[in-house]
Amino acid sequence: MAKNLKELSQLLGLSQTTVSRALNGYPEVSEATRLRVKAAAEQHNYRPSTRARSLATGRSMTMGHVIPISTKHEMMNPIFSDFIAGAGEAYSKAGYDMMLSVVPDDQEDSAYRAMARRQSVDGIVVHGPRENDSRIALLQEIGLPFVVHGRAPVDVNDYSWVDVNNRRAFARATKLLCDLGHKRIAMINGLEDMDFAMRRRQGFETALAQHGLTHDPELMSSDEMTEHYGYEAAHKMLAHKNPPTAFLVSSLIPALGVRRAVEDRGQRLGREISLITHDDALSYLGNGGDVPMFTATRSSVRQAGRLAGEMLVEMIETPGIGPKQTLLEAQLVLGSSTGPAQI
Amino acid sequence: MAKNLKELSQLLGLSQTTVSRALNGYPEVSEATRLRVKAAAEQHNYRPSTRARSLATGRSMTMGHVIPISTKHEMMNPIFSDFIAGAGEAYSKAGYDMMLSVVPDDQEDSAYRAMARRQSVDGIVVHGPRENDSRIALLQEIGLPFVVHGRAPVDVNDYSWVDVNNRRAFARATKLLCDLGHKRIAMINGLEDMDFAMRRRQGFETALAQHGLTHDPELMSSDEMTEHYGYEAAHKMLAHKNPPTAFLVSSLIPALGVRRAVEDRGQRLGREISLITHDDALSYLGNGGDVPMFTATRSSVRQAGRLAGEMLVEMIETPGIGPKQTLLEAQLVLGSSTGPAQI
DNA sequence: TGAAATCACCAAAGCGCTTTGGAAGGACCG
DNA sequence: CGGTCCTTCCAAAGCGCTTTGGTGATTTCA
Repeated sequence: MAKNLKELSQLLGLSQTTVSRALNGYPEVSEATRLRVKAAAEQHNYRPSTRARSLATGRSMTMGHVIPISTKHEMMNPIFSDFIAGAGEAYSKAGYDMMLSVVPDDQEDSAYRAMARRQSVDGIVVHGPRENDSRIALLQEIGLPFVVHGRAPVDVNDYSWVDVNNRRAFARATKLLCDLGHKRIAMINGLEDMDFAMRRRQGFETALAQHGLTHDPELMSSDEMTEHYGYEAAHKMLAHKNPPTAFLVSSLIPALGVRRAVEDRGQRLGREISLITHDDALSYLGNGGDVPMFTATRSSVRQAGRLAGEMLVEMIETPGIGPKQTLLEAQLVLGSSTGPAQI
Repeated sequence: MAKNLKELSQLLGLSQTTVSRALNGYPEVSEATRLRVKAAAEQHNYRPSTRARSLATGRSMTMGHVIPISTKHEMMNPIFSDFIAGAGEAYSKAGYDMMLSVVPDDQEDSAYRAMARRQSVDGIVVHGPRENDSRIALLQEIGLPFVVHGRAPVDVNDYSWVDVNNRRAFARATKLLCDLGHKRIAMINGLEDMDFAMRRRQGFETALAQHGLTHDPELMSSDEMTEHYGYEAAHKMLAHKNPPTAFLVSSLIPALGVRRAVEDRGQRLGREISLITHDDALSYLGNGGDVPMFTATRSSVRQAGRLAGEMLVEMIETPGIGPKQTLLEAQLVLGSSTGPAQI
């Protein structure tokens, strides 16, 4: 049990320099001593102290994630755990740790500032960009490498991001519903100041327009994406004098609520009512099987996490590299929740 | 923009010692200079480097969470995000950071070892204890403070934990079903090498026995708690020659699957079939409303996270304190998924 | 064979903070 | 008035690592 470099080097009768170099793979050490050192380190279960190392190198080998928690509903975004799993994978492969801050969404700015000033992280992942998001400008000003999961609407080439082509995905989904003969299509969206929700709405509306349809504000709803919200919104719309025959939903969780509302009325998905939802392919909420329960635009958020993590590592380890962008295309997978419109 | 203590102290014409002491509230500084120092620190936006500080103090002011990811299904436990939210709250209140490791569940041991040796955390939270969990002994041996979310079956007073009284909760739920006249009760449980699943099963079986019933192995199922699993398991059981009239489910997510299976057969919860589920009160999956969708044993996992976080902080900051335990009682809340057994 | 190049190692500085062990100066006291 | 005791500050050591700038010893080459 050698506690530190000093002890280990004394044990070996070598200097700290040599031991450190041997362990870190520098060439100024003979192969014989390198082997000897490595064996001793192994045997005495020596692990260098991360904090001493990072103080010496100036790098913390840690990536930061600031998780905003909605002050409105105290809600955690459920996609977050899968995203983290993906990013964590990328980090551990590259030898980085992951630091989390759970912060009320009105205090995010100061959380980033603190992380940067205290030098506790080498890079940051930004979650849930909003319509006019000050965080991106802030991070650019601070000069800390970062990757955004999603995009903000402006200056999209000035920073790095990983995003799904939400516009295209929802346009395709809308087109499918139109092709099936649906004319009254409702949209159950996320909070509309979120960038992804805006883009989905745009995709929805342009596709409607291309089919000569206009959207009815009464069939458009947006809120935080809980099961309960899906239920309530659908319930209200279905009770409408001129109810929708199809739903476009922003996440599997409210889609389950919509499903419940539909069945409460004695109707069935894929028959009287059609539904397409976005599916983040969360591990615990699989929309799988031979014929999935929901027709869905599917894009794995875990893979997005992995890509974002890898991108951040690359940005940090390749100096002078410019911002990078990755746009993922969602699959449109057919399930049993869609069918021809019934007149 | 003073980058470090040295610069700041030069700016003030004081020694680093004095500035450090002023900032950290030591008494050897006059109130006048303390104010002057604090103002200057504020003005120059000075933040001490965490890594330098922790190297000097020997404390990292960071708590570690090792999140096991199922190698079997690549699944993240969905309760994890809410738990983290609660723990994170406790940490930031006490000035701690949170470090996450997402690790395949067959490599957890080495993850703990590494965290401890590299001195990157002051304490650890253990998630998802299993029947014969080696991690507890390991952490006791290492001597790193830790709190378990849940318990392992043995030596329960030798370490700290926060847990729900799963046995009691499921016994109460079973009793309710029996009182409603149900005699064929199925259990859709989590993986049975998880401690919580074992306890729930025990509660179920003893309550059955108290009502003169024995459990039928065909009505007992256990796996990772996905929606799909709930659907499949219920589907199979309902097709049984002697099907159950009630389900006891270990989580809201598979309960949604059970619900789907029931409705696929044209039956309805609360009528032909009754269901009671455990409800972790996840923020995005609320089982709320005036009359909840499901009758449930409810216990907020977020609160458990907060309590575990607070407990860990206390263990670290109060030297010589012994292990602590908190046992939470679940509420049994009535929803619309239960009704009298139909003959 | 002597100078240059290469090899294999080491001493010591430094990363930015905390903390120990004083020291100067004024107040207090007999 | 000399000694003691606070008060208020400081110089310097140390946390455990990396890295700079060497130094002898050996090999290479003209």
